[in-house]
Amino acid sequence: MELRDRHLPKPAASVRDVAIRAGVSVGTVSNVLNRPDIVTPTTRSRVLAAIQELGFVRNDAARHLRRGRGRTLGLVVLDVANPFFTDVAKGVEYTTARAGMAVIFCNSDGDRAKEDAYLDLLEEQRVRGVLITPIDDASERLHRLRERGVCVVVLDRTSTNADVCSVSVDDHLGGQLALRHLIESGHRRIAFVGGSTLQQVRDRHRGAQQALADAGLGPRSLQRIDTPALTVAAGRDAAARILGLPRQARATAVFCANDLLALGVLQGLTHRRVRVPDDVALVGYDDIDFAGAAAVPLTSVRQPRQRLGQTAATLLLEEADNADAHRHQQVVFEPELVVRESSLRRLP
Amino acid sequence: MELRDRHLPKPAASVRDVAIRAGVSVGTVSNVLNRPDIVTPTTRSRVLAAIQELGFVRNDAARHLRRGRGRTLGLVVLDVANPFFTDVAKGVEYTTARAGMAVIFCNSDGDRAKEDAYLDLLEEQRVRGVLITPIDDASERLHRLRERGVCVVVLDRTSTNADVCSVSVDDHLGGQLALRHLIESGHRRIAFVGGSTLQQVRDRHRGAQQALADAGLGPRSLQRIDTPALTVAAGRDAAARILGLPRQARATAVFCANDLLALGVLQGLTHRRVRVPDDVALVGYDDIDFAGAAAVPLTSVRQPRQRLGQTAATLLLEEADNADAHRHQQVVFEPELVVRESSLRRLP
DNA sequence: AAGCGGTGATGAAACGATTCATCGACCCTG
DNA sequence: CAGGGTCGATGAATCGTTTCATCACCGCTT
Repeated sequence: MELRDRHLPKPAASVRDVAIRAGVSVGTVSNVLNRPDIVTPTTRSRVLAAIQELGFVRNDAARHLRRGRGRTLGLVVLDVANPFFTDVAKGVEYTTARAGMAVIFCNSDGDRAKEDAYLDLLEEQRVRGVLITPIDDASERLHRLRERGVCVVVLDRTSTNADVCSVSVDDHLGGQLALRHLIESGHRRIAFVGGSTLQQVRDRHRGAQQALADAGLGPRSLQRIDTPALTVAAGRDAAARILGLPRQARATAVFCANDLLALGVLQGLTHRRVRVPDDVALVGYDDIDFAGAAAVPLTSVRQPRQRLGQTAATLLLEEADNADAHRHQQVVFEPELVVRESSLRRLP
Repeated sequence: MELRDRHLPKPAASVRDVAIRAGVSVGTVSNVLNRPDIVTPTTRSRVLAAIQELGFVRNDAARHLRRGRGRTLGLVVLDVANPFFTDVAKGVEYTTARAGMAVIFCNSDGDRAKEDAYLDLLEEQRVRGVLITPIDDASERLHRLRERGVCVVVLDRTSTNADVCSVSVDDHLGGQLALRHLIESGHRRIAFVGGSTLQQVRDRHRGAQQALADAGLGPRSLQRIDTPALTVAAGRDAAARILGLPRQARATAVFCANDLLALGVLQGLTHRRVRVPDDVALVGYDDIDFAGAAAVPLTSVRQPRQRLGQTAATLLLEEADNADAHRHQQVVFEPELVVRESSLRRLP
């Protein structure tokens, strides 16, 4: 018998069933659920008892349909495997959990098509809002979303148009901090490792150039090494390319657009018996938890990752709850340089 | 004017609007959406044109309500910030994305109350299924879920009752592999670092004890260091406790229940000028990407993380699509020892 | 020409909750 | 005691989609 029954889940109880059981109307059951204060304690407890007995669980789909708004929001990130986004996600989760919201998790993987597909999905789900680190300036797509009443907050990127909230960290400043540090340590030939498609990376690069200019150094002092992705593997490849140059022209310091790249570069250099920081100084970006635990503890530019997520989620919930009172804002946090061993040794 | 309009999203078009515009019935529109082949090419294109013009996006809440099943599933993990789960999540995402499913991401944070709250949420959302790494043996809760028709797949843990799928890695074997390696390297006083609540950790510990017994060594050779969590910070504390013992009684090797702990222990030891592996050998678990990039590259027990997620998601989708034909199974992968520098030096 | 099968389109019913206008009961007061 | 006011409960209408029984129509056969 239990073999037969296994896949015959008894149909879930509805408000109607609860109402009948408690001897009240469906409206009253709904009131108990949503505005318990306006219903008499006696009836309320009767209804609650019925709910208990029937194991009633309210159907959010129906609720959503009727009310016109649901309890979910979307989070679209570039790469789940990147601890930076993991920490941001943790901040988002922290905030949404206490608001009783559900987060639909989307990993665009840096792929435009996947991003599009996920945005379509989120639109069909009629999510309350979307937190997104867009691949490129997707302002047109995002605008379309907003037109349909979906709130949008741009994450880790300052939005170009002012009619959408964004929460980011000043990448330009971060790049400056890193380069300034290396310049002060005496380096004059520096490599910048990173892809060129992401706004964040471009800004860090520009910041680096700025620091160079401020120090009265020409742009030739910074050689750019383009990578296809911001991963450990891409970093290892980059190391090979850096070492491909003759020792004279070779950079004495490397600034990576993120820590994963830096860890990869570190591995690549070490593997070829190039010492860090003695032969080459290294600076990463993000200051992920593992930066300090690396083979050579990594100097890095720290970003308030969890705070980023929390702030973004708070802004989104705020807008979703009360769109009219909401003023869009561009929050920009300041990064901070954390100096560790990988950049410590000064040149002679 | 644009200032006024900002928050007046025109009400989304419904199938009804599309039907009117295309001059057909709502049923036909639905057919175009769901079974395009049974409708005449002429009408179909008329409907599609109307959809285009109105910017119609189907409302999944209504769809869900009517069909009785939605397109979302829940993923409940112990800790987002742990790269192990991140990779598992990536595997899940990979599989669900191609099935057009949405994943609601839940971080239980090792907190029973949060886990419960999330399971309630998922139940209200009427998710199609739940992938979960339960905190303890939540078989009763999971059973309740299943009774309501929600599929469940247990992740990274072999389920105790056979009426639910599970996908895990043989932790007992993993523990054995690690200890066998240390024993073969000559170690006789070994510390096991890890909490005692998680099944996974207990299994790894038992495996370690087993290896000891197999080698004819007494259980006293393995001293257990309990930690409140499986994080880098907890690892640092554990290092202090290990070093608290007099040198005679101090372990010469440490086996950590996961890599985060191991990285923490590594930092703690290094910070106190204890060398790895010369003074103390170290073995971690999970072989996260950063294990190889650590200050001292970490010997670790590798698990097929992404595969874990993919398999679990596949199983879940299979069961969700066709519960009757589905046979529950307990998939158990085999772990693999990856030897790196942290355990290399043999004792004299 | 009547009958028949088949193809496509139709439109009302359902899904399960919330909302809101309405109603009944009850209390208080003049 | 009539009447006004309050409070709580009611139940029908509604959200947007899918489903399904029904129907109209066309072409073919007998």
